[in-house]
Amino acid sequence: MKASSVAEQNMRYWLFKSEPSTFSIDHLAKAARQTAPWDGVRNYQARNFLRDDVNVGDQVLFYHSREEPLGIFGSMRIVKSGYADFTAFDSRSKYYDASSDPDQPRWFMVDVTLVTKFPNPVTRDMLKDDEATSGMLVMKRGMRLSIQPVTHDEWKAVHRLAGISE
DNA sequence: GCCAACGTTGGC
DNA sequence: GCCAACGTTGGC
Repeated sequence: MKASSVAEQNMRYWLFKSEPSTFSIDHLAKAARQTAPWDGVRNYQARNFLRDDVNVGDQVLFYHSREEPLGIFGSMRIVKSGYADFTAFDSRSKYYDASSDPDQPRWFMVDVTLVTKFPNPVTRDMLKDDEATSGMLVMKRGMRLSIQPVTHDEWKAVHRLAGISE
């Protein structure tokens, strides 16, 4: 079995949320090599995903929260798996956490690279109106988790709604 | 800007 | 170990 097909078998799909005023898909598009660390996650369930489950090659939907229009603006790929979130050690960072010990880091991040910025965002309203996406975790009431697993069917449906083939 | 839902903290 | 108080998230 070829290594590439092993990777594909194990590849997972995710949705990462961000407030665009803090970090938007355009910030990522303008970053060097269109690659950036996904930092500042300070929730244990999301941390566990980043530390234990998100792997190089995994595909990620980029979701803008809080500011209209809400929705998915494109996709990313993981290029570096979980490592210590250095912003936790920086007292000038808004993500500083004095209780995170560099020798035993509490918070983790991954590196992402831009794959596609959708020609038009797949808005929350579109996700709500489509049978294949209305049940996504991100659509559930009270769901605040910023790192969420996505099924392959949901991944495909989002790309169909975006009007692009994967 | 409001506020429901949620996660975390800390007194007991 | 419970749970009230608090701070944050994020849709509306």
